[in-house]
Amino acid sequence: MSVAVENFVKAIYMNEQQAHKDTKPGNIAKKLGISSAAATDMAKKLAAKKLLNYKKYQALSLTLKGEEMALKIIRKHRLWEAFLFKHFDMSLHEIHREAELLEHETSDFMANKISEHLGHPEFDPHGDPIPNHEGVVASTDDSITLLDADENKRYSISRLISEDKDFFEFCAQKGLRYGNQLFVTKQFDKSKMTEVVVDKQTLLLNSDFTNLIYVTETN
Amino acid sequence: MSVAVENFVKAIYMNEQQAHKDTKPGNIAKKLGISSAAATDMAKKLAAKKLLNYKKYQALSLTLKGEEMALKIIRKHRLWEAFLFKHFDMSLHEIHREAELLEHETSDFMANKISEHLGHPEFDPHGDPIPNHEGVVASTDDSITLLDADENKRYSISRLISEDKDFFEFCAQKGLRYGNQLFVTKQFDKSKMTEVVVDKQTLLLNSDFTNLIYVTETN
DNA sequence: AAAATATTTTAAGTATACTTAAATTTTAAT
DNA sequence: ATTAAAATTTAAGTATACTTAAAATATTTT
Repeated sequence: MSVAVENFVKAIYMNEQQAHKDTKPGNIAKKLGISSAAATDMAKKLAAKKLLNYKKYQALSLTLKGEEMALKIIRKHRLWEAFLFKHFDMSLHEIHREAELLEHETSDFMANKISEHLGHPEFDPHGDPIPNHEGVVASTDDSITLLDADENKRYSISRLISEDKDFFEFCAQKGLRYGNQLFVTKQFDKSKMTEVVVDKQTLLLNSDFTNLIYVTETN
Repeated sequence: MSVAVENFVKAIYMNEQQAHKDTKPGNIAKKLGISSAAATDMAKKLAAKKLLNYKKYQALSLTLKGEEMALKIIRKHRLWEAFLFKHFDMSLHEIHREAELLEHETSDFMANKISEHLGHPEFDPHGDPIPNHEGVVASTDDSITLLDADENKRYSISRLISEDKDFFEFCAQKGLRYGNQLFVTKQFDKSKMTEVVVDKQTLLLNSDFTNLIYVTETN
């Protein structure tokens, strides 16, 4: 399948996962930077190929076949991210940018080689789960955002959900990395700010950021 | 530029280097697996973009701009080959196949990262020179094929020029690897066979193979 | 519930990268 | 030097992946 098709299917999958907005052609179009007309067009074509379900004016949904395709691409993307992060001096933003390109020209053979090389990791450096070669995704159910974390509890960072360069740079600088420990000292509920201690440093984060940082409680 | 354009420009460059046949649209078309008509079409378009020189019924030639593009793609291809060969358990045939895909989705930034990681190598595992970031290619002038090697001299393997899986498998199995030493014991000029000793094993190679194996004399 | 707004769809058109078939030109053979 | 063969080019047509502008349908506001 073409890069256009792969990105379309992937965008639907991602939208369904994150569920900010309903999965209608217009929203997918915005994500991909194409016109709504183009998205409707593509939706019809992919419905004919049994990759998704399309009914006029309704939300799109992937078929099993479409989901399998999406998972394969996402697997390649996240394997590249894990690999590049480990072997090159590159930021979370940079590995994402490069993986976005490489994912479409990565054979299943190559993906398996990378996975093997890394010891079949379940999560990439953003904490996003890497589908295995059968398309099975590890659960991330027990993650909550820092916004919802309790005062005086220890957490480990389980996911950084963003595409923003500045956010990633801030995180990298402050030690907010996947797997790192932190302690929530105070929740300022009214102002939606959270005070945390990471690497012995105290940080005051506002909700723009705590929204993007997922954590799980640690003992 | 698109993958089609990149492959077209690269095919012209490769054809000029190896110079088996003149660089007319028909020969490029065969290499790329497209029709001659499509190649003529493309040649006209790329001439308009100042990537190559086109005159009806004449051989194609790259402009400086076209050559720069070709060298960038070849650089990425060979850097990937070097990288994959070093870090993954993959054959010469497999690294070529994967690099053929990855080369088109590799940013200059990524290429420089790979080059740096490998210590800016000048040759890939086939012995093909890797253009540097300015497009400068190391010389391979002193290489000759095994067919033309002298009896009772030591050589080191400087290049394996082929795209054939079986050839690469044979070479890998017999220790005919880039950089390895060998000794030419006999040239059977009439039958065009060459007897060599590699890794204490004696091999009798016919011209189909000695043609593809380049060597340089060693003391 | 009607009107205003927003979104989706249809329609028509474009660029890219091909195809096959016919016409033209070049190259090779006699 | 013709003729035959081979290659290149032109012409017409296709699929993909878009575009803009309009028409149709949904959604939201009042």
